[in-house]
Amino acid sequence: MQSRTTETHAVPVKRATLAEVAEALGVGKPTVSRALNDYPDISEETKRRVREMANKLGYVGSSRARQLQKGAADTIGLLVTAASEGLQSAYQSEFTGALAAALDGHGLDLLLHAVQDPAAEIDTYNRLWQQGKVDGFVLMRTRIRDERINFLMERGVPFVTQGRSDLANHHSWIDIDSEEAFAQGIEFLARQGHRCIAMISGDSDIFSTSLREHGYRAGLESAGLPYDPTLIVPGDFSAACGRLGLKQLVDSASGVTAILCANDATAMGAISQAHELGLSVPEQLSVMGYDGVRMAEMFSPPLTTLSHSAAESGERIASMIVGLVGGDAPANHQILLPAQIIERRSTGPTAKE
Amino acid sequence: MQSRTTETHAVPVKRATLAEVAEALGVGKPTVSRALNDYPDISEETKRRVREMANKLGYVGSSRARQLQKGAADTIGLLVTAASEGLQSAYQSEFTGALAAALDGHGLDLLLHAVQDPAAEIDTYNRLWQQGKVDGFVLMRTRIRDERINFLMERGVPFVTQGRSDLANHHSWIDIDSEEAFAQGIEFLARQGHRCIAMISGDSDIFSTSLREHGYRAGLESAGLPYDPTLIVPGDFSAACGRLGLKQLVDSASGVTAILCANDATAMGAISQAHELGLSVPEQLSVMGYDGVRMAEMFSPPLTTLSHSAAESGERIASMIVGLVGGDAPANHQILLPAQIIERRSTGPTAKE
DNA sequence: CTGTTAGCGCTTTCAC
DNA sequence: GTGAAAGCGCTAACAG
Repeated sequence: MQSRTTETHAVPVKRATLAEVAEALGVGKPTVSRALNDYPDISEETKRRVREMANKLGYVGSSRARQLQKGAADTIGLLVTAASEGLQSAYQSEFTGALAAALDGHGLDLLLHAVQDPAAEIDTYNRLWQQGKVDGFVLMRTRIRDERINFLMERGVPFVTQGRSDLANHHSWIDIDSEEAFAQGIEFLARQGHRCIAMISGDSDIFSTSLREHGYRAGLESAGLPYDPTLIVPGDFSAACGRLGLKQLVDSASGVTAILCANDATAMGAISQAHELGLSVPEQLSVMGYDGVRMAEMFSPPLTTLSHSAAESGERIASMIVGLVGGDAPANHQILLPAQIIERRSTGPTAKE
Repeated sequence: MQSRTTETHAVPVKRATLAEVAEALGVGKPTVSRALNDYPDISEETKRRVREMANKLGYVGSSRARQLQKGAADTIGLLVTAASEGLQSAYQSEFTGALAAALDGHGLDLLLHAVQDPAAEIDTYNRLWQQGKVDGFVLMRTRIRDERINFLMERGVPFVTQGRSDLANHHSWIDIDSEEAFAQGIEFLARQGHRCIAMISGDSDIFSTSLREHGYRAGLESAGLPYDPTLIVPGDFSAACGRLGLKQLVDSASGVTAILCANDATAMGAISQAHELGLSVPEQLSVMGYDGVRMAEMFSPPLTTLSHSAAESGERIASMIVGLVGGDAPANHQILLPAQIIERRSTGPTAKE
């Protein structure tokens, strides 16, 4: 710890105001306002002069005043949970970055809030909205009977979810067709000769979890493989549950030769545990992930995964929320995107024993 | 892609205003305002009644109006670069989450902005500040001759950096003593018998990079090992550079048996490449990281790393920025935190050949 | 202790 | 095409 004193404390520079620009030009405030906002009823000549002066004075309009008048904050809120662990998963953080970038393209800023106490979650949505700090929300990881969705829908707050929900017909969402993806993942594994394929699943309260499990089952069926519910081990999208899940699967001596995980983090955890138990991947065990986070490529071995683009999701969501805030009907913005399998080296035919 | 029409379009609920609460109570607006803000010159009885009514009407003050009047946004800005790749590293995203959580504890929100075009970076700081959307900034990854710092200091904008800078005496910062940490890392490796230890470094324009390199050198010295500058291979904190760096080191047949990487991502990349080249870690090669991201524990093998707490950094920075916005002198807020080595399984004595 | 009067900086009628 | 007046919802002065 260090501490010193200095006099280099710069003097805050006063911000130029609209009135000052108007004064300097000898015109009225409305003229400046409309010129800067490019209204059609201002002469080109005037616009030019105004812009010049604004520039010269380093004028940047106060969004506070503008917000108060216009009623818009030009900001979208994103709440993440389990704050103490940072932005939960790698995918979430990639998505967050992509979303921020995409929103910027629409002139919107992103307000990121870490929810500490789950009980205060709804309150926070309420506060942010009531305070007028945000014009709408993006929700991640939709849950089964997600109270956030009910709450926001009830008050007509614009929002789009990343992931469908029970009420999917009535709100805007974007989602990856994980059901289809998981089915394809299983078929892929089956084509490599695997006959006993397990799944380490996600939190049971997350909406997409059941979709992924359905996909798993559908894949098994279309590959002509039997479905054994005990081969679905519960998890929570963490690497830790991948470790646990794998151990459990191995201990139960179920004869599993391949595992499809709910996401990449879980897959990495599973692989790490496999190594620890002396199982080599993919020679003795194939492991496949989901999401296609960047780290997956660098893992040992590089992870085969069902990939989808965080950047595209971010872009799409940004456009959707812009539309919603602009008054579009929520149900007109619903998009299902495909995932695609990226084969790397964590999967392969099982070595003959 | 799907699209439907529905009539479940809820009617936006009008927000209650201060005036309405005052009216309902038959008192003046200032009374309500002061009661809600817990001013001492309002009777307890009145406060109680006001709070009750505010609650009943679901009143939440408009932060827009408040901001305009008070001149504060109760929001701190954080700009991240290379947006398209999401929040750059795992550490950055952990830190961001921790910061958001900590700020919340002080009643501040976090505005996250993804900088797309590096040339527009300063403009964005300027805009956010001038617009009054934020009361201050947190800067990550300070650079050598960091123009952001000059810019913000010149106009007296409150900010704290995560990482020191050339101007460290004159602004607020928090930093990890990475120099010391790297020195200890080297000594640790030396104690395990390594005589030829390389380093895969970070971007040369990042301020802490040279600190880490100094630490590397200092560690070598105190371990009585020769310093060979060619054993420092340049990188950029990515996993990709870890792969490249490792390959280069191996190709050069320099006899390296251990590598200290600028961060965990680079270490993971290096290990992944090592496996690809058929080198086993740690039997044939030890690799150590820096940061102690959560993923490090799940890697194969689990990563030995110089760890520090993103949560603590977040907490500290939040307190610091609160102080600064409150008028504290920047130089009174400078904190150097230690890192500590966490031994896992990516390091060990080199196997005899 | 509480109410009245102003005004933060902008945008929006509505005259000219 | 442009300017004057009003007001978004709040809080800081000042009276009372």
